[in-house]
Amino acid sequence: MARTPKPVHEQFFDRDPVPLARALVGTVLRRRLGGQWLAAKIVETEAYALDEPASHSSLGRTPSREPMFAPPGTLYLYWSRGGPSLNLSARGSGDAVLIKAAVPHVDSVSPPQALEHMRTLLPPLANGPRATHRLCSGQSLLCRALDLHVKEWTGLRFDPARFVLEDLGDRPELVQARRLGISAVRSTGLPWRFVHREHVRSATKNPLTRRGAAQGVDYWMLPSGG
DNA sequence: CCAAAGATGCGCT
DNA sequence: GCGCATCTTTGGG
Repeated sequence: MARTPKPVHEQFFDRDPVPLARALVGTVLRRRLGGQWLAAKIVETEAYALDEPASHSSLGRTPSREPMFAPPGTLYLYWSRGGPSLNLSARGSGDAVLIKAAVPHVDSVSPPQALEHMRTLLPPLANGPRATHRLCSGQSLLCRALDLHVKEWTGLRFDPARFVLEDLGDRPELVQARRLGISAVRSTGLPWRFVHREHVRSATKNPLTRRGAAQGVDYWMLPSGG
């Protein structure tokens, strides 16, 4: 008998963006679709704050960015470079966490069939089937694998009936690094990216194996539990 | 118009 | 497994 997902308490989201980004790594997103619970464990996040040029909120308060200013735990989805991205608003108005990568999660609630459903939601690759550990290894891949669309979801909150965040007790060691994909003029160089140590190969880019990457310079190890 | 918090295929190591 | 070119789609200037 499959149990029902147990969502985190609302208060989980009431943290500053960096602590929230750290706390989210290791938690599980579940999305009810077609009678099954699709599931993905978050393995990579990035924090963004209102007062730094890298954040969308710093570009101004427009209708599409309004969810970044909404109460903690509000979903902010945007479209960029041909794909959607999922963020959660944090404690400070204009602060948020970008969910950058995840790995499919299988258990009694989300059986292997749900994982295969996720695979079908992604466009086929030229060379053979998509590796399971790369099913959600990017912010747009994750949205597609969970069938999250910008227009339908942005501005909403988690919903116990169809989209939940669950804490299954994973308290991983984290790799901290600089955020990715930010243009030079808007970059602050802040190391506000957090990757699950055991799932670095499922991150957007592996922070440990980049050419010349050095501990204490390009990345930092954060012990389990913070 | 076009930069943007991206993804893929391909050539190389 | 990495770097780079190429393709992506759209909100907002």
